[in-house]
Amino acid sequence: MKVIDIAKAAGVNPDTVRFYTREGLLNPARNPANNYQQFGNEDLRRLRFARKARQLGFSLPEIRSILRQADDHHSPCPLVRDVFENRLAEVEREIRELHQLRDRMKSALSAWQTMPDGTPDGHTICRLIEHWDESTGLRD
Amino acid sequence: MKVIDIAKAAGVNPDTVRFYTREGLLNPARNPANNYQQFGNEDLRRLRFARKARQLGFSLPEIRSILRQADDHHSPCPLVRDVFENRLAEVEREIRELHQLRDRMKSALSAWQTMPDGTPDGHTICRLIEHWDESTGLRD
DNA sequence: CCTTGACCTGTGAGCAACTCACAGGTTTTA
DNA sequence: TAAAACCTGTGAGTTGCTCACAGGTCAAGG
Repeated sequence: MKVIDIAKAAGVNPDTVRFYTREGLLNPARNPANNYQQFGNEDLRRLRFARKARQLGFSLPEIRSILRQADDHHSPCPLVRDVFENRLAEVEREIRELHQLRDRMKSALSAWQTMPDGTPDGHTICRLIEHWDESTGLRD
Repeated sequence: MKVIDIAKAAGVNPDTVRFYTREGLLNPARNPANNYQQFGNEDLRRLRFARKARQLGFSLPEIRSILRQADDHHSPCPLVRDVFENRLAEVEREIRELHQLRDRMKSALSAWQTMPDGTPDGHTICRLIEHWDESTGLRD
């Protein structure tokens, strides 16, 4: 498989494949004749794994160390579990924040919906934004 | 107010203030004596507005045009409402995705919790990740 | 046989929204 | 008066790609 083939197979941009290769997530063999990269099924598995781990919020360095550990025939489990648990906590925090956000946006929008479009006093929404976190203390 | 004062008042990094200034969100007066920036209460309001809008997911260019429109004595409302509604839809999509994500992470973790730490078959979690989206079709 | 187009290679830059570092000037404080 | 803390503008680093570029390679059509 060449770059474009593995990219298609995994549904990613060929440049992402090249990027992952230079980042050390993928280690394709080389065709000595033309120096082209040659990917096998193992590389495809790695690539798919990497993409799914990305969807879960793992960083590239994290994914790289997981893959490296697996390459060294170590179980990446303790490492993964650690990162995984941290990530889960983060996801839950994000969910909580987004929920608050949505609720406030919705109430702002419905307060606003009652007004005609080009209201002369057009600063209502801006005031809504300005006073945004006086009800709930959202901080980053 | 100097940079550090307004930064403290708004609870942000002074570099963020400088950054917003060069991005045209803030237009401080200048002290001709020493060329220092001088921020007033209006700047503080703008900065706070910008930060809250950022928390809501508005981009800097969006915030800039809202602020510009307000400066020109136009109601930024139609513009804001538009961006606002788009943003709300996006937030709701993010929430849905994060919910799915969390549920899958939790079930993976609990399936995993039953195993001892250094399980010889250490690839379980990796397999979980590999087969991640076969249950729910999550795609970016 | 040769040209065209699609691919390959590595490298460098651009995106967002900061954050930090640097070098030189100014003001405050001890 | 000297040191610490601030100011200035600018440039670079961050993350995870994505795109652009210049030159090399290869398969197919005329």
